[in-house]
Amino acid sequence: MRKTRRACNVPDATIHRLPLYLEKLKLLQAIGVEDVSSRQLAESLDIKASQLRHDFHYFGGFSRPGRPYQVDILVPALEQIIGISQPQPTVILGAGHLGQALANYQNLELQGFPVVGIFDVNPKLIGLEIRGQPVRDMDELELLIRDKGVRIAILTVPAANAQAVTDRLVRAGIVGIFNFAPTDLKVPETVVVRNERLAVGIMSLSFRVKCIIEGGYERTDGLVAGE
Amino acid sequence: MRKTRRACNVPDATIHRLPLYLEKLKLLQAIGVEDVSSRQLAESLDIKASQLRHDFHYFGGFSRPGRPYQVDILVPALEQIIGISQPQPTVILGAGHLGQALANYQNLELQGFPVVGIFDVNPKLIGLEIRGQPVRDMDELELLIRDKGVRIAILTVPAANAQAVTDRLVRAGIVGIFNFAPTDLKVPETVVVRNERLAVGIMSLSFRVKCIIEGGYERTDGLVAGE
DNA sequence: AGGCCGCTGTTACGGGATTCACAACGAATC
DNA sequence: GATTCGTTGTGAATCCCGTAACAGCGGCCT
Repeated sequence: MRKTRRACNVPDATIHRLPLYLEKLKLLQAIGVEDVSSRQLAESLDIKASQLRHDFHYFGGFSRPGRPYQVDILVPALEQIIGISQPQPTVILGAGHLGQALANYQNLELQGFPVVGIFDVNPKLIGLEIRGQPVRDMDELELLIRDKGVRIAILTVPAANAQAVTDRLVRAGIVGIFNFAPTDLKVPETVVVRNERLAVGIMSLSFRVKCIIEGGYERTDGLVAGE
Repeated sequence: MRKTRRACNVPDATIHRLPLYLEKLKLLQAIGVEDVSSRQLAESLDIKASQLRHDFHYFGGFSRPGRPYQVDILVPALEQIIGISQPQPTVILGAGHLGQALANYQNLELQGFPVVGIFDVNPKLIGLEIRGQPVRDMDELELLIRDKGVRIAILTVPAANAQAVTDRLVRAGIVGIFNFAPTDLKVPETVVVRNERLAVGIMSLSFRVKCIIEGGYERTDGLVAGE
């Protein structure tokens, strides 16, 4: 029984789909749907049913064969896989515009990631209340991380400070860093970083836009008039 | 000479790296570096040199063989490929916390995406100044899009309104939508959507964190002590 | 001038992800 | 009860991306 070990070899592509599955399933759960077939679920997400089953297959049986998936089984199973059976407390580093926006983004808490601390170095920001929480001085960082058992940090500091803050987070025991700073972070192997770069996103969008405008729209069906 | 046509068949993975190349190259340019080899550039981005050359190969020669890449040639070439040789004006739909944060995020303008309009339906927000621009009433949407030639929109409205706003954007001639709402958008084939879902990002991070904590840390080198 | 070194462009290969195909199973219907 | 339909689990095949290898070119040093 080393399923946890095995689960870590799951490809990234599959991992990124798990939250989408969970989101849709919660929606179904909310409106009282009990059963859902792989085809139904997959079509609503614009993917192939076989891929969905393949994804689930990494983690073992969520259903007895011959019968559709049961929403009430799938939701907690996925939550357990993702690691949010219990809420995962998080801290935000950097109370600038983006940090404040994220602190206010109630969807995060709703999805199992309550923000338990917001930190900044700017004295003008310290003490400012955001959704009932004060922006804290960095002095309190280590203590709060330890007290609340925080393992995930959201980094919204300027790129110039990102590495220094990261080092401090790592020393404080943070295991996952959600990095919004436009810079690469160096961390030990025991820490995971996920970069979320807005500029990358909008630029790849721009490329596709240019393709559509310049080259006629892209066709996936191989058919186009006049050629 | 159908390079533009061909360029649209470039894999997504390559497209997502182009902004990273451009970013690093601009940094080099800023400090006066003239030449850069594929190895130098690749190493600083933690990828293989062969992959970088492979990526560039989709678009044709940026350099004469035998000599390293010239920063001053590469930067405008990439900008032209991405479609930001001239600034791409954008509009933001939804002036909530996230919309305001993005409007204040000067990096966007720096990277070639100036925000020329911020819109909301909330009368309390309309008129509010953000970085010198008022939040506008939706009435002005179509006119401004046409006047400024806007092709890219950033969507930060609540999920419930996202599709309605999208339909209106499409009718107004928007070609690319950067969607922060946690919902899928239906658009015609001539419009591109890029979903940026924070919840997905933090959940996949959470999964990796769980793996590290539960299963001992993942090893890519096949070596681990005491087993 | 000649040889050596470093660089890019390009092709070939290997591996991973997606898709397909089918076997095994349950339920409902006739 | 048999049969048909719909479902999942799973291994095979296909496709695509990442990597390696090498050919061709330019400059430099001797």
